[in-house]
Amino acid sequence: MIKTPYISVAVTLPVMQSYTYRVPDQLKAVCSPGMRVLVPFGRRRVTGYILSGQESCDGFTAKKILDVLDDHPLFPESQISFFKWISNYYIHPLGDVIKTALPSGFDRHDVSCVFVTRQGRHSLNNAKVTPGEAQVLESILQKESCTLKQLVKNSKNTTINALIRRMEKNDLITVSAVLKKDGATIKKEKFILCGDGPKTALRMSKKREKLLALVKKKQEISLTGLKAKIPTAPALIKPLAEAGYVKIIQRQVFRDPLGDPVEPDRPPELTAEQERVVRQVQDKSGQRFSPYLLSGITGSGKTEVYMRLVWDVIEKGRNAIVLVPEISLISQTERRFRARFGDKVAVIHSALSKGELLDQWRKIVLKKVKIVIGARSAVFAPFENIGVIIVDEEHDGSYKQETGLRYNARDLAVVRAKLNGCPVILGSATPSVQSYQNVVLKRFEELKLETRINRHPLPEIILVDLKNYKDARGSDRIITPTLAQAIRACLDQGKQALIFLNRRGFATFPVCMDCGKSLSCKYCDITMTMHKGHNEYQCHLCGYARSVNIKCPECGSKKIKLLGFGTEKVESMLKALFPDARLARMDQDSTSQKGATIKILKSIRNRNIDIVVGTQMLAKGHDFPSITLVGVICADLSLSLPDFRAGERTFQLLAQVAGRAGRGDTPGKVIMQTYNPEHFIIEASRKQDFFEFFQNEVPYRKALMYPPFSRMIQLKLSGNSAAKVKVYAATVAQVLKAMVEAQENQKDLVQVLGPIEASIPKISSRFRWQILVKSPSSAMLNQLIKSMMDNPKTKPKSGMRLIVDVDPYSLM
DNA sequence: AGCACGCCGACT
DNA sequence: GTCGGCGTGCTC
Repeated sequence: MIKTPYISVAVTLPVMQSYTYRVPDQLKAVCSPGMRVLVPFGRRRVTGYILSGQESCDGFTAKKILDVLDDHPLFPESQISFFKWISNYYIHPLGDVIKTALPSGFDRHDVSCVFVTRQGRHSLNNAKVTPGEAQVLESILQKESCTLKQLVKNSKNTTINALIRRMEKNDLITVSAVLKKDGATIKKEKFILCGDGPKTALRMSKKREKLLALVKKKQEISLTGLKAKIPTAPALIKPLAEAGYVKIIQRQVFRDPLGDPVEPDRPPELTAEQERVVRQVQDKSGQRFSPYLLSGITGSGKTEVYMRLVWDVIEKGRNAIVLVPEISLISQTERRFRARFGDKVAVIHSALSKGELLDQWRKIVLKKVKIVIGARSAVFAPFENIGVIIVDEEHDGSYKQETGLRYNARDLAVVRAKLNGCPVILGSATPSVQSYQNVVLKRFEELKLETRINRHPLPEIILVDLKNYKDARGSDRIITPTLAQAIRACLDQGKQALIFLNRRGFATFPVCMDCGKSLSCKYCDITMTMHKGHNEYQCHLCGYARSVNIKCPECGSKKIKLLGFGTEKVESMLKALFPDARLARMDQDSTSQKGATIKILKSIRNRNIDIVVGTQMLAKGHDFPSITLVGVICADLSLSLPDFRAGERTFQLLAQVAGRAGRGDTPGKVIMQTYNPEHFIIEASRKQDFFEFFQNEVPYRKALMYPPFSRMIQLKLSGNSAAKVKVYAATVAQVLKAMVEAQENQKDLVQVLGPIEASIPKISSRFRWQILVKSPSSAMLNQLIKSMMDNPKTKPKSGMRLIVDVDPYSLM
């Protein structure tokens, strides 16, 4: 309900301000903050979100809104301040922030579409058009609707714009604005009920009788449910309905993303330690903002603590948000929450279809659930009255979104808790350096879980120095005798082994024997990877593929040597070494088909697999009780990346992988092969000692003024001309440096580094440069970048792109 | 984003 | 001479 004559609206366009519109009296009653409106903007119509009512429109003649697109707000009014905070902090248009937060499919805007006129059709049929015109007409007719953008993009004609204009003038085509809505709508399904009795008698076939009996038994059944029993039901139902035997009604259904049903469970008795942690939060926080870092070793029962806190919160009539990392499957944590809380839980997740996502969202807005569990976007869940926010595995990189609005859900969870006045719990066995530093600085309170619930010892971790096998023959260089023996022993005991290598494919470094050049992608600056399964070389960045039979593009030689190895190669080596073992591989290649992941995971759990080889998707979040051996083929792959967090990520990954061993009753064993056994990261991983890692990492971060000892904003500049991007990057950097110089108070507090060429200088035919801005003051950084973007010199022109990444996770 | 307005090069 | 390219600015 709006009482004022005007409203403030955030439009879904890349503009930083919001705009004022007039609301006609008859629409005031149906308008509320959080609803979408269709508004005229320039000469088009776009979606906007109502932010608030407004008394006046100083200085402008406000346009009238065209329509209200919702009958219920999509998010509570209280969430708008959160959106505004995000917009300001990440320097991102408010309308787009809201659009990112909402499930996709809510946006509507005008799109220019091209149509063939009657005369155009006639001229085409009678060959009265030029070949160029014919091509345009045909490509429009090919599709149901053709947008102007598509047409221009798909055409190879360089003067396509002129041609279109001419054709429009000659009345062969028309271009007009069509209001486009994308994606999902509320799902309504047909339900079949018993009819009021037949008006006309129909002859009863066997099938008809069976159908009627079913409907009668169930009273009410969905058409899909019916179809499962009687495949021809849709055809059968129509005459029956017309004759009055049954009734068909439409009703909204909530699509259920949770394929597997979960057995309900009962809360177990908490251990004394868990009890203490739960108390600690309950006693202190109440309705106040209070951030915690829960550091608990694997198997110490973090999830049970979360569930107890959530239970407590919903008892009090408040809501809870639980964030889990984005992984290939519905995670263990998610299943356990559903087992405990049943239909009080909504799930938000990238694996959901657009429609399923929309339904989950509506469940939250309509207050049908109390708990949301999901990946990073769940931090936007439209709850009011939040009682607790939990971030599980808070160190996980997947909380950072790397496209569009580049937010970090873990950081936003803390912000949201602050705005809502509630506790926030970040949990991890291997906390991020940042979060732990917050404990050191007493910004976060630390909660500790130090004993494993089942008292199983941590796995024994053995390092194998790969330098000793440099000259070894055959597979010994990759699967060292120590590892091979351990696998053999594991198989002989009838246990399972997990072999981890964070690189997929067969050969990762194909080199021409004659000219010495490596085979690289046409569009990106990386070498291609050979995939035996597909019989081709692939580029892992842009997807470009070439046949294995190609000749060297540099010299035409046919002799290409396959150096470097990935999971596919390791799999084939294991096959040769252990012909009796049942093998599976889990990486992007083997799981790309729908349902493949579940199939592999199930066969591991059912022990139909003896050895599983995989990338990090295997390392995260899964619980395989009968895996007793974990082999890490090369522990330092991610260590040498040019990125200040490379060490942190490696430590976390190795700790995670090692944690897969010995989750059942038999103690686990981990063999880690490495070229740097003496490196502190590897050493800390071996001891599973977070604190040792942290102590060693901190001085290095401090010395180089990397987070958490500074804040950073990274500017990513790209374009399709190498020379132009270079010049553009230099210009932007120069503007920044000049601004810092000019501001007395910034001189010593802000550092502008670069521009430098990105570590991968070209991806998908775009040349990449970057600038890094560091400062201890986040506010100062934010201000600097904002005023830089006000300078017309830094506006990206033809073909250039400028991306602002606040708190970048990876600098590559 | 997308559209109008305004300024320069290659064609009827 | 103009048509149509692209850079610039604005949209309540």
